[in-house]
Amino acid sequence: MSSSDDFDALEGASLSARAMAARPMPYLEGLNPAQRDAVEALEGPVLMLAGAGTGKTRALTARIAHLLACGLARPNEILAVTFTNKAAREMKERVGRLTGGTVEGMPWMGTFHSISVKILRRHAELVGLKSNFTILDTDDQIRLLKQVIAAANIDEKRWPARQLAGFIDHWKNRAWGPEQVPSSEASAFNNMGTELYAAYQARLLALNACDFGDLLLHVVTIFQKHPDVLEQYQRWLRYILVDEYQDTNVAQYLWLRLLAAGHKNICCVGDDDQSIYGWRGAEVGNILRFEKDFPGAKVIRLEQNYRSTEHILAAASGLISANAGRLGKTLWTEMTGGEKVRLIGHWDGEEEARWIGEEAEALQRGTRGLGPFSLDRQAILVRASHQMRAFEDRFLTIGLPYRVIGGPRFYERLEIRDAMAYFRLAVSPGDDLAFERIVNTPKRGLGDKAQQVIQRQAREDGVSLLEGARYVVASGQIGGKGGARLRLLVEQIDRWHRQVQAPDCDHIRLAETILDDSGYTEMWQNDKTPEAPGRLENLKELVGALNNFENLQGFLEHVSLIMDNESEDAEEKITIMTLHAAKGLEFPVVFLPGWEEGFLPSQRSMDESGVRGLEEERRLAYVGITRAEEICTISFVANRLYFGRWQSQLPSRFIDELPARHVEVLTPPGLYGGGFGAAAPRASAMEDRATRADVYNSPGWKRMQDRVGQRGLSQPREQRHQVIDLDAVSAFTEGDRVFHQKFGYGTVEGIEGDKLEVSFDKAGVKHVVASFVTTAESADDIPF
DNA sequence: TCATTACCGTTTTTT
DNA sequence: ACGGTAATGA
Repeated sequence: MSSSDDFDALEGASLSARAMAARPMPYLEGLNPAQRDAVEALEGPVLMLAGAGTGKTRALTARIAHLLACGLARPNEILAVTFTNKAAREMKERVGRLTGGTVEGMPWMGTFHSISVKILRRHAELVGLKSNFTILDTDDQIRLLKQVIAAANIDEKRWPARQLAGFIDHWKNRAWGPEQVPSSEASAFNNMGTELYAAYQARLLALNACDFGDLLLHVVTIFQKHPDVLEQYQRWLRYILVDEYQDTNVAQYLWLRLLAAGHKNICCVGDDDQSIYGWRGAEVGNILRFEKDFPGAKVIRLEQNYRSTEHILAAASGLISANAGRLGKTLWTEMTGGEKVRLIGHWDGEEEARWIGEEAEALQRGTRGLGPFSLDRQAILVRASHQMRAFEDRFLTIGLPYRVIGGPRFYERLEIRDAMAYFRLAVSPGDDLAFERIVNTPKRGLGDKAQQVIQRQAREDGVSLLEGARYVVASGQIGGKGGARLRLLVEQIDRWHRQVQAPDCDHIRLAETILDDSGYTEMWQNDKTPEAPGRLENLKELVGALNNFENLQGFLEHVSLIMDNESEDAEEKITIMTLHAAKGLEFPVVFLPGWEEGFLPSQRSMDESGVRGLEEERRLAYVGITRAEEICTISFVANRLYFGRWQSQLPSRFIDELPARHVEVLTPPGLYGGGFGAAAPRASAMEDRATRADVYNSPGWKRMQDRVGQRGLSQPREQRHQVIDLDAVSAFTEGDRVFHQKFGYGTVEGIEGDKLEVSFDKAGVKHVVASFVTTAESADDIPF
């Protein structure tokens, strides 16, 4: 920002703003007029419509700093809500930087869920819970639902628990308790949905447990039924800020509206064009009707984009303009020039992955006048995670380092949940779900039969499973090895429980003891699958995380909401992730593969939600393009292997919605002047003629269509000069047993340059770079 | 009780 | 194609 901009901003600002600018408020520096408006309009309802890359987080954090600096609110009187822990953490950091570190005292900055937990623990009894209730993860939830379904004598095969979980989730997102589910939903789940929902809720209360949806729902219920409690929070939380408002569901909306009803000092930040979570209950309607909900609301548009080049921005704007019913923003940028959005078609997915891999390397090297861009600054954004495999396979064979974002979160991993179940039992031995989870993990010879005996006993006596097991052991109902092992487990749990309660308990030490004594660590040590070492690593990390907590109880309370898996490692890598995961991020170089009908406007989305679905898909495409700062490359493919079937694909309709003058059509490799692999020269004559981005008529596309049916459009493979890592190659000979990080164990079948052809036990035959495998350590890996 | 085999479904994902 | 789950047999 230049100083003249600052001056302009001041000219247009209110007197009070000018007066305040005289005081040291460093956080106001460099804000544009709209941002400054958003920061300074502290009283009353404000809707901040912040387009992609317009500095919304900056405005939001500055606003908090301003609230504090003006003395309007103390740190504990500001409620700042985000959706993810990551966003909350970032906000804390940035506010801390702006204010010089008073964030410790901002207890109400967090996710909807973490703040709800805080409230709910305080008033649990109002909804029939005790304040030490447990929070179930998705896995526990499913297992509980299975029990509920079984108890109702319903065939779990025809009516799977996952599906019921889906309905219940959907209802909870709309803030419907079992009694409030409208009759129009009565047919759900074989007409049993509502009934099972009620049964499930009853079970949760009996277990003194909550699922994620309950956290919000219970708080809303408390607010609605206990005006005195609500009033207390309304008085306390005098200023409310909400990030990503377009992603709120009905329950969250009610939660906010109730809290804001008194003072109406609520500032919601969002972008209707980036609403991509409709499928999990987000209501774009919440943002669209903000002005009706809060009459006199001030609407502020942040429209200056600081992220992308003019071409990228224009392409994105052109695309999104096809959506109806937008609040409407006109993004603009001061950045002129730069690369147009690049468009390229390929024969099939393999070629697409190959081209992107080589292009990424070319950009990394900075050849041909673009870049250089380190791999850390490049990303591949896909619609669905199964698209990632093609890239992973390709990058593994050429040895291009990549990182996949997404996949199971740390605390969702098998080993973490198992370990947590052990800890939960040590803290509260009556935790039946935890008991169930680990009775036979590691294998103790306690199968279905034995577990049924324990269940029956516990139910008869009306006690927990642990007590049931204790009796079963004492009365000798389970004999032999299983019985002995069960007895040991019961004794161990007793001992751990005693140790937890000891005042001088070293909880880290205890956690290690639990994992060792139970045989859990040993179980993974003896496991020969490729994941085992990673799992042991994760367990270590889990124990390490205990350092941040006073005791096991405190740890358990927070871990399910807070644990995040951000293991940063130093190596420079290209990022592969879904479009959904990319929201809020930015990269200098972005690849957007798979822009094909039925794929990017996902067929399923359109089938299920019609035009609404299509528009959400379009927003997803918009989010994708707007992640790019400098280079944005869209690609599509003529033939795709999808669930084992070859499909011929049409380019996405979104491609034709891009404004042509901001798009450059690249030439697919192998069609023109092949021989340079990735560095396919642009056909400059064609470039000039590419005044429309109409790919159906682009020469490359036509040529490809002509070849449909002609199998094996042969590509010049691997024609670039290769640097062969002789050391890596000479370490192997045919027949060697090797281990690969991703594919596991295998046998070397052939050697070509620095590439090995390896027949993996599980993954089949793959070509991999020699430096990516290690010699399998011991002979007992060889299955003879 | 555990290991093997048949079958099914398959977008996106946070808490 | 593939991976996870459920029935089947040792």
